Amino acid sequence: MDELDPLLHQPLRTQLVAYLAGAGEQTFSDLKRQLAVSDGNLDAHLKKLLAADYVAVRKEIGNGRPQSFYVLTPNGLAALQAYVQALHRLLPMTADGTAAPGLARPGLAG
Amino acid sequence: MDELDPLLHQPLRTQLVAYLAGAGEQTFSDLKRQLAVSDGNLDAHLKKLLAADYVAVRKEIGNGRPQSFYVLTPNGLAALQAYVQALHRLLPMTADGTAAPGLARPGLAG
DNA sequence: GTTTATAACTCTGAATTTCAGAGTGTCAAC
DNA sequence: GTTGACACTCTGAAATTCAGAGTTATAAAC
Repeated sequence: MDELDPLLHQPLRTQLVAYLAGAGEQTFSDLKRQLAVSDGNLDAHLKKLLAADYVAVRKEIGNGRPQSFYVLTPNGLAALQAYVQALHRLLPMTADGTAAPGLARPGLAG
Repeated sequence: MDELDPLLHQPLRTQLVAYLAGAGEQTFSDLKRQLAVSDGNLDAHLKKLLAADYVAVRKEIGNGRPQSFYVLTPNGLAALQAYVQALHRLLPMTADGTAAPGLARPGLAG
């Protein structure tokens, strides 16, 4: 059966990565506001994505207060695409969500 | 931002529910084989889905060894459809996974 | 120039979730 | 009636998730 990358298949991280993919480089505060999460929680998830090289940071100090800019890496983008494909194989999704009676039927013929 | 039902947005449970949606009523053993999980793990996840009324059981005893048949409830199906819709809003998915540069852009205009 | 307030992070530990294997009961073979 | 295989269910350890306390830095008030 299809595997779903556990690093991406988690509510907050899916949103995080989807947002980064769409909006490009974002600061910690931007992400915090957009996702409406606590500092600690955001930090923890960001750390996992950094450790997996799905996301990279660029830190700027000196110009104002210290700021970290987070971006999706090529590696992270590839993982996201693979994840979306896996989701598709699992859930033949139509845009309106009406996927009910014809969903993935792995073993009906064998 | 869009919310992803944490009950469904978990690797094993997503697969479980997707499989039930497609294949209909399944025994514990069928599920165990299809998903390749340990007994305890399958039991734990099934319990969560039962508690949420996403899945129902029908137990048969007497004819052979005891067997439990698991089905997706109407409630579970509705949750799955809502989940798929949320996924779509978050990740404008194409069938080949090429969703990269145009993904959900929440705040670019406001 | 020191104090107060605000923003941007990072760390710590508690609560929840996830998981594997031990345990219980049933049927079939011998 | 003992042995083996299957169908579950329970227990507790390991990992994950999360919130808030703590740290460093700038800006404003006095």
